[in-house]
Amino acid sequence: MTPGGDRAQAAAETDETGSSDRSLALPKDAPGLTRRDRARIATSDEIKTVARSLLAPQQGGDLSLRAVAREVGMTPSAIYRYFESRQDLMEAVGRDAYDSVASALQRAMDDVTEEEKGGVRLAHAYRDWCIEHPAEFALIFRYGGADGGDAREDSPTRPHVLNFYRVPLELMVAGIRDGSVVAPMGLAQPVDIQPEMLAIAQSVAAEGVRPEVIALLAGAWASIHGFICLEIFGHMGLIVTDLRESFDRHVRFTLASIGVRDL
Amino acid sequence: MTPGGDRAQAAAETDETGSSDRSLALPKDAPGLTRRDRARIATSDEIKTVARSLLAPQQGGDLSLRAVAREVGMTPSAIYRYFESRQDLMEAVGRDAYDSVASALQRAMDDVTEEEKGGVRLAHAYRDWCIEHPAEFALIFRYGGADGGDAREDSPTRPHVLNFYRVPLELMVAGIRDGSVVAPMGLAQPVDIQPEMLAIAQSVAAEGVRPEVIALLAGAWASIHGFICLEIFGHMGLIVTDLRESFDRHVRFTLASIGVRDL
DNA sequence: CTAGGTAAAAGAACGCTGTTCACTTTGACA
DNA sequence: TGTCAAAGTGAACAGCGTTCTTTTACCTAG
Repeated sequence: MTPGGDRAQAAAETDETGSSDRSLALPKDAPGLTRRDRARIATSDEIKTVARSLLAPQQGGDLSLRAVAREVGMTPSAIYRYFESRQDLMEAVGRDAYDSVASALQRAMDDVTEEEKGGVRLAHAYRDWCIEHPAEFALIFRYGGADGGDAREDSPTRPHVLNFYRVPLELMVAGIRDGSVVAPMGLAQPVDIQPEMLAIAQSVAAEGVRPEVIALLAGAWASIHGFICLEIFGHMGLIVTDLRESFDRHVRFTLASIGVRDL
Repeated sequence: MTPGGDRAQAAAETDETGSSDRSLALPKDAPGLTRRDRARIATSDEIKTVARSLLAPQQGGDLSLRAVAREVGMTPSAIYRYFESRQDLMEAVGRDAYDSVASALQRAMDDVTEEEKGGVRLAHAYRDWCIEHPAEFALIFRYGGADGGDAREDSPTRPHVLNFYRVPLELMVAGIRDGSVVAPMGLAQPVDIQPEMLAIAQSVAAEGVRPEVIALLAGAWASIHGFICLEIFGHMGLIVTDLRESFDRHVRFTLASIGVRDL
């Protein structure tokens, strides 16, 4: 039997606090699980938590399995009871990171005021997360199948990625509904959208979302994401002085160009 | 005396062909250099060439110094006569990569036809390079000071990065000159640009470039770069089906929004 | 309450890595 | 031709991911 059976735990636990408490707290509220199962999940979580705290932010989110084992207080080989390999562990941490950023975005959306409009706030929440979690950012948005951001067809990470993109899509749909988004459809010719993504759009808006809107939104997201990438790589800092201010303008400019009104 | 004195060789050798010929060709046309100096440069170049060919594209552009030594036919310790450390070697390869992409962009600009406009062509040339050089892309655009894309204040990589951004800036200046770019200045408030970048703008256009234009261009570049990043990470493929077509539209949309006319 | 079975963990080992250091070879120049 | 620095070797060290064998701990059944 292969290890790593902890993959089924779906998206979006609160996260963000976990690193303070590592007391191996067994979850008391687990109905169908034996004592041993709960211990296993607790250990697995602890390994992931330690691993996340040990991600080398300046090494592209790299991770030493032996260092994790030392910190947890196990021998390196014991880790293999919980994860098939170092890469498997990194992917697990990557999935948690996707859930972490997704819930950060969701939290930002849960309390939007009237003054600060949704799109701008979402973009800033995204940037804040990226800056505050440089190692996880590197892990998730690094090129290569060996990393934590793997979104290939059969990858267990894939649903976490898709779930992450659900948040901006929901916002866009809401904006179209209440009329605060008027997409400039003159420019958008028909586009082919992946069925998997269309399904998510369907689940977000029962009436569905027009493919051109999804493409437009993807472009805007790319624009915002690109700024953050260049900022974190240090390139944007070569050009402008006030990064936060420049980002804010970039976001407003981008959103306005896809038809988001009133900032 | 520290090794690695090969840093002074500035930007933009042709590249792109080098990997085929590794015959340790001593450059005959080197006036002030002794035979030994030329041999050293040739060896250093060979090491870099081999290193580039051995960059692990699926490991975030990682590199094994011992593997390089094996391939070159030296002992690992001999490499240290030429590069202070593995990281130093990676940074040297990173500088070459910046020069490689810069010259690829420059080449694309050297033969622009009337049908295919400059900005669109530049963007596609950039995307093509990124897709064709995944390992170098990962090396250069990866987060973290330990990598090849280091652009910090004192880094020797910095001028190569700045030189790279000179190409799109020159195109923008030319576009403004001949009237094919009419930046929507209503949206662009005054922005603070880094003096280093302003100096480059000055060298490109004697009359200088208005800060808002640089900021606008930076935003457009971020938008284009962001699409490529998301494509290479595999995220964009989760959304749209035809990546090249979608990129083309994204580029045209972005360029139009910053005031580039006629596509 | 003891015995058996199974999961968890330990510990040693293998081949790899980057790096250092003492040593030998090589090649240019006086 | 002898000298001296540069180039290159080879051994060593600590750390790495991974595998295998062995021991420990616990749950369950008789």
